[in-house]
Amino acid sequence: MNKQTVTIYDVAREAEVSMATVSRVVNGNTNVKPSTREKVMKVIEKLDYRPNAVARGLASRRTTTVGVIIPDITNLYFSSFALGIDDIAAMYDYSIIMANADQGREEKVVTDILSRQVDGLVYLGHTMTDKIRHEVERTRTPIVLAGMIDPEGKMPSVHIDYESAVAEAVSRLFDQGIEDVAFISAPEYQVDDELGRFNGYKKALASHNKDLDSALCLTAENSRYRAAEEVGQELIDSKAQAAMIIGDELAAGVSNYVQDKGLKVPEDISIVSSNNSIITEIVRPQLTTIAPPLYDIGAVAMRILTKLMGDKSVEEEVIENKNILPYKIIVRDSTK
Amino acid sequence: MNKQTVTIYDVAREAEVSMATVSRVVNGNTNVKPSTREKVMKVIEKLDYRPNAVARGLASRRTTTVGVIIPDITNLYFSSFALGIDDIAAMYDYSIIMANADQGREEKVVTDILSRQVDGLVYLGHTMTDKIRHEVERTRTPIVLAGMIDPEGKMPSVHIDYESAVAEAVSRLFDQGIEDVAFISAPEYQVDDELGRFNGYKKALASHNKDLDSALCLTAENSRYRAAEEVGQELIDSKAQAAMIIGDELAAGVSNYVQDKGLKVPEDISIVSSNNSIITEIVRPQLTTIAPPLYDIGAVAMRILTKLMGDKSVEEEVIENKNILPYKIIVRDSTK
DNA sequence: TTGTACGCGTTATCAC
DNA sequence: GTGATAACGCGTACAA
Repeated sequence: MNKQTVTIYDVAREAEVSMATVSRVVNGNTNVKPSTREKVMKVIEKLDYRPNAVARGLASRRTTTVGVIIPDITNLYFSSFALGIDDIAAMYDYSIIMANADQGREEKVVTDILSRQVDGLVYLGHTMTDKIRHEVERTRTPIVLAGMIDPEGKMPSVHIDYESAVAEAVSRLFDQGIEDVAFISAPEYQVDDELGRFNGYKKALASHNKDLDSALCLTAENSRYRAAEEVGQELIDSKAQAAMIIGDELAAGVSNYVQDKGLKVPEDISIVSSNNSIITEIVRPQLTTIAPPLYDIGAVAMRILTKLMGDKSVEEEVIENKNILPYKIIVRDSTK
Repeated sequence: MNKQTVTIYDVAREAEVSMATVSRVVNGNTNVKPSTREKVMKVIEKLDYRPNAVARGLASRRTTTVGVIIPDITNLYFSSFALGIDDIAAMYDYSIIMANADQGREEKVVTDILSRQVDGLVYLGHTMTDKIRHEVERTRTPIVLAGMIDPEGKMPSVHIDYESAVAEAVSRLFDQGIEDVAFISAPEYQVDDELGRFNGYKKALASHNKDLDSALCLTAENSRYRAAEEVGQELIDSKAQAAMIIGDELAAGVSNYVQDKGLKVPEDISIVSSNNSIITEIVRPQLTTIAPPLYDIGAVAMRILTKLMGDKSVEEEVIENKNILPYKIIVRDSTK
């Protein structure tokens, strides 16, 4: 297991300087005479020396590593966030420890990642439990939520106003004369989150003087394509002539299902999706959808995190607690 | 920036034992009297002590962290690998440092990740440059390639026999009486990789006494959905009545494009895709496709890596250099 | 501009 | 079973 062999000390000896000087050279400290800097650089080259980031992390108490908690990498919704996070992180020379936090493993995952002394955390989960909150606060690790908002309003977050987005999309259906619009999603989206999707649905109902009809709130097992069958049938059996569906895979699945059953989209049933991933363009008819700037949400979250982690140059900057990015609604062929 | 405050030393003092004993307790060493173990545990609980993984990594020279190099997180092909890797890694309590290595940044990314003293590496790239090879060998870090094979045969790898898979899929088209089958892919798949897709195409041609026609080898800019337009038109303009397409997004794009242009799939053009991601089921007609066990490839790669990293329990086990997993071919409606 | 010496929090090697 | 004590490789006052 002898991996790294050449240390800063070896370089110092070979270059006939102290390790402090080598350290200065490596870290770009200006207080080094150009000639010695060059001498050290040559030895570094010759010995093929690479700084040990672990030792560096221990000594400096900064690991230049951020943790990313993600519920499902294979879900385009989340991986688009991740790409934005990764790009900005790379730009600032941070590495990313990424952990897939499926089905309630979030707490273990967070604890573990914190023990690795990450400088910051981007959290893409659905729920923020008290335990997680406590862990994060205990270690005083900066955290930014992406794609959700802290119910307690303490943690900074980046999100879009899904409430307005859904309200707008659903209202548009009502305004077309559609009487009954179903709301279809996995269980985790059928709650009263701040700026949440379900709230938007209820808001649209209210503004059109309609009551919430639980028969029109359809719950899919999860947000994946295959979960659409059961809920698709429920949609057909309902009186709805349109559906607001959370999750592109689910929406595509429902659209395909109802068409396989002989219905026409949008003539018989209009469908609106929520994330504008490439799936909404692949499926036919192409889906009208809310278009959140997923990549940007990730990128902005990471950018805020770098500030929180104290790139001292920006210490004076004001950091908003809730960063709400603009969304669009893209009308395609799945609605009239 | 004072994050972690309570150390192993604090626990030792409070429990009136030495830090060595605390370390033993934390690491489950059996050589400790049950009563003192209990005493220490209580203090750990009381002080809410968490081991510092960075210090541990420095002292033990093991970080229980593996690096994953991935060309594009938002590509379902790769993220499916990643999920398999992550699941097995979690099982063995390894954390994952994941780096998106787009457009030739692989070398920087690998160098950086190695400086973080990862215990192993899973490499999902397309190309293994000499520089990367050198970096990895210099640090003696175990590595496993997933979804590719080391051209030099030195590094262990997990893959499927895409050559046979493509050959089988294309031969099937020929056997149906189709005269001309196009091969469509991004540039990186139009090379002579071992067990490579392009080789499979040529193999099928050869076994049916056909010559390679460069007019039938169509190159898309990349593997994404939107890259399909141009190449889709080229397909229409060619004499091909079928296409073997590498990448599900690209295949879906081509399928949609030719249909938008008035052609019928499979009546006018048959289409075969390569990865069996959910996209092949979303698009209509559903795509006939090669079905590689993506998740399993990632999982097996990670499992092999754990052995290479020396879980001593398996030190005697023989490790294959090339691990070829079985594939399937799933026939759907995009072929006759 | 450069060097000395201590500290970061843990593991590991000895003794006892 | 337990406890000193020396690494691990580097950053960083503080001195010079």
